[in-house]
Amino acid sequence: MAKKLPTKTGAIKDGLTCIGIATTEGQFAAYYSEHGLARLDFPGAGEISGSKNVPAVVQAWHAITTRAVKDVVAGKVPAKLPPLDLSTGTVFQQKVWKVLSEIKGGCTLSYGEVAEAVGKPGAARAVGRACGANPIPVLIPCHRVLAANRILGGFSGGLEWKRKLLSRENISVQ
DNA sequence: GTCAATTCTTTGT
DNA sequence: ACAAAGAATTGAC
Repeated sequence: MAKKLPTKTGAIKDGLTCIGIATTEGQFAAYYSEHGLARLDFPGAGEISGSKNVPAVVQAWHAITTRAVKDVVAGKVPAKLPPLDLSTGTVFQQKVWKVLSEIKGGCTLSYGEVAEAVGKPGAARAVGRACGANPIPVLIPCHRVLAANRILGGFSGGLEWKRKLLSRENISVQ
């Protein structure tokens, strides 16, 4: 439903710089704000508008982002990540995202584990919602979060991606 | 296999 | 502002 932009505090402002990232799997879309990488979309999610005036800072971030995305697509763990602008989410979501970003390569967590990590055991469902609201998939390894019995849950960019990325890391799921 | 419980976000009145 | 329904789950019968 194409409504309108929310009236939340610190919502995404106009003026995001969007740049495409070419990978072996397609072209990702990176959106940068004044604070850092604000959003990352899967190929096919949207078309890249012309990015003419790109600040030097954003170019530097984009270089890091490109390398990180390529690493993840190749099944590696990115050594460095650009600054992430997570001001679009609530405190709880930011907490969840931080936990996700701490997941080590080849390791998987369950929604319940993440819930406990943020101090709210039993909030597995809420964690799932927070993951779905994750604006930066791949870089924030939300694909490494599975359900309780290592069952594949859902994924914003499509389950195909989640399964593919997990398979790249030698992680088997039902 | 099916049902109930728990927490956070979003939308409508 | 308040209230109700939904969601990428979990655990028990």
